[in-house]
Order: sequence, then structure tokens, then C-alpha cells
Amino acid sequence: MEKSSDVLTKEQIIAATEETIKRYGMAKTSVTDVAKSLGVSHGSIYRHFKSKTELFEAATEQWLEEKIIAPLADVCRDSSLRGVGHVQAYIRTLVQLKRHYAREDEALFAMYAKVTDESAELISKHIGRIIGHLTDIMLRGGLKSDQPERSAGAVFYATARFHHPAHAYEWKSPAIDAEFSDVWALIEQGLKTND
Amino acid sequence: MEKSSDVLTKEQIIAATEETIKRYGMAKTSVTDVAKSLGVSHGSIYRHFKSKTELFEAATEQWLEEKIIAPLADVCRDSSLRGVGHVQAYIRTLVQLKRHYAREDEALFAMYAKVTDESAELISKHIGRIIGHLTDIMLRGGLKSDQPERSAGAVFYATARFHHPAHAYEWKSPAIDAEFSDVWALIEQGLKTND
DNA sequence: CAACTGACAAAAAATAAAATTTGTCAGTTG
DNA sequence: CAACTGACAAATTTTATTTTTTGTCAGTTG
Repeated sequence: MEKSSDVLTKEQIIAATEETIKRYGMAKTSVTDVAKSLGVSHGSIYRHFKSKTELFEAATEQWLEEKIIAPLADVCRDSSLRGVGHVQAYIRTLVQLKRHYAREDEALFAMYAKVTDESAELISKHIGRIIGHLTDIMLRGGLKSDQPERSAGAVFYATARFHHPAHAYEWKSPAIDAEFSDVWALIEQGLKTND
Repeated sequence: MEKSSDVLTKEQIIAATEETIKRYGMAKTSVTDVAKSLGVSHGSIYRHFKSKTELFEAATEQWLEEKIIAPLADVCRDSSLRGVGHVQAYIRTLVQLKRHYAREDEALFAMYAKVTDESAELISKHIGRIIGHLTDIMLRGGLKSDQPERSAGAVFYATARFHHPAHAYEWKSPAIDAEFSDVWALIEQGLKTND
């Protein structure tokens, strides 16, 4: 990737970072490599990002926003869905998205797994957004009006095995779909009872 | 630890392995170190265990049996408990045991985490025993008579965040107890509905 | 003068060399 | 002769050495 304009932007740098990670993998990508792919000196990158960590966190935040949060926000907004079915559609989408990227975009999924594992702040912000969506869905669906945020968290954590990257290798099991359905059946009953 | 009798047994070797891991940590423990602590040549250990992997797996199996399965079997057998409350007592015990050893016996907990992470067979056998217990409790409590084993699995996997070693660092959070209670409330409703 | 370069020291990573560990087995010992 | 030893090759790990990378900044450039 060559310099396309004469002002270097954060967006360009992040795009080059993703490309470089896809080419060399997470472990082998250096700031120097990213600079090389942009045709600039690595010092330039440090005018835009304080550190390598900050650069990788910015790339991960963008990736999460675009690949995970945006499609989830669509499901959240979907007015054809209501109540428990809406929650189910949301969680199923979350689970499918994670599985999709774990398989189809290993390099950037590895970036997301590593960066979130090392940044409590980033992961907690991300989880906060998802629990926010779920809370919203529950309120609009008239579910669990007493403590909707805690119920939202409970649904999220009860399905952790199906969306937390630490469990990604388990997603290859042929039993995983049945196991999710069984867990979902349990949760669904729990959600239905208290509405 | 010196040789206590003149016939070397698997049990002695496993005990020495645990001691050595506690002393040097998982990463720094070699078969040679274990042999040294027994006052034998490392070749002797290979008459009892085909490989270092097999030795560590045997030590882990014993640890799981003694520290996790045995106390869980007690809860399973406890005739003062029935139905959903029995399931809850079982899962709470499982969660507490894992947390206890993660904190109080880091070295052997690390052994368990590493060995199970690397042996699909060992972990699947262990999970099988727990799901067996839960199935038993459910049948005796008259819960979910249609597919008790699948419900048992659902309860186990829905609480994975609270007992799977990949989540051990999250157990330090002060919110963890509240989060477990919220997940449990959801599960409990699910279990109660279908009995 | 804002945006970038390139030279630099400190930190980290890769490579090379040395030492240890793993696993085997012929031979010793009680 | 069953149980163990100790010497050995191959594999792995550790340590030492070299190279690269990170992060800074004074200086250049358009």
C-alpha cells in the first residue's frame, strides 16, 4: 500500500495496520512494517498514536465497532422483533458473528482476542455497549422491568462460552449448536417467567 | 522427599511431582527434578509412565478426583437436598472449589489448567463425570425428565464463566458473586418451569 | 510552521551456541 | 528376573549475542 495523499491520517494508518496483520500475522507485525507499507517513516506513526499498544487498540476498537457492534445495533433497532425473541435474535447474531470471524478472518480475530485480553478498559467498554443493547431490548419488550441491566448481564454471561474468544477452539465442535440451543432453552424459560 | 520404601510406586511419583510443581512451578518442573526429589534416576520414572505428558496427566487426574470430584460427589449424594436447590448447591460448590484452588494453590491449579487445555480426552472425561452427577440430581429431583442429560449440560455450560479456568482472572472481580447470582436466577427459573 | 524524517538510546525480539531434558535401552544389581 | 541404573542421541530449553523494534526528538522540508 502506497501513500495515497500527502496527509497521513489515523484511518490510513489503521487500514495499513489491518493489512499488515492479515499478511504477517499478529505476532510478526511491527510499527516499522506498517510504516513501510505506507511508505513513511515509523516516526510519523508516532505523531498519530502514542504507542504501538495505542495503535493496536485503536485498530481493535474500529474492528469491533464495524464488525460486531454495527450489525448488533441493527438487530437491536429491528422493530419487527420483540421481547424474548428479540433477545434471542441478538444473542444468536453475536454468537454467529464471533464464530464467523474466528473462522474467516483468523488474523484480525487474533488481534481482537489479544488486545481485549490485555486491555480491561477496552473489553469493559465493549461489554458495556452490548449490555446496553440488551437492556434496551428488554425494556422495549417489557421484560424484567425490575433490574433490566442485571438480567441483560446475566444473559450475556450465561452465553459466554459461545462468544468469549477464550472458548473459540470449542466452537469447532459439531455439538456446539445443540449445546447453545440447550443453554438458550434454559435462559428463555428464565426470561419468560419474570416478564 | 527421600525414597521411603524400596519399590517405587506410581503414587509416590505423583506425590513427588505435585511437591516439585509446588516448589518450582509448572513451567520449571522436569522429570529429572521429580526423580531427584525421589532419589532415583529419571529412567525409573519411565518404567511407570510412558512420557512426561502421561505423568502430568496422571497427576492432574488424581488432583481432579481428590480436590474436585470427591467433594462434588458428596454434594451429589446429599439426601437432604432435592430438585433445583440440589442443582444450585452442586454448581455453587463447583464454582467455589475452582475459585478456592485458583487462589490457594496456584501451582497445582496451573497444572490442571495447562494439562486439561492440552488434553481433550481428559477434560471431556472430567466434564462427563460432572454432567453425570447433575443428571443424577435432576432425575432424583424429578426435574426435566424428558432430556435430563441435555439440561445438565446446559446448566454446566451456562455457568462456564464461573468455573472454566480460562476465566480465572475474572474471578478476582468484586462483582463476580453478584454476576453469578444473576446468572443463577435466570437458570433457576428455567429449571423450575420445566419440572 | 505543520508534517514528516532520520538518527539515536533503550527495550524487545531473533538468532546462535551451550546446557539441560526427554526418552531409550543394554547392562547391573539384589 | 524384576526393578532400577546410567550412558546415550535427539529434542528442547536456557543463556549469551546480535539484530530489530520502539519511542523520542532535533532537524529538515514543502
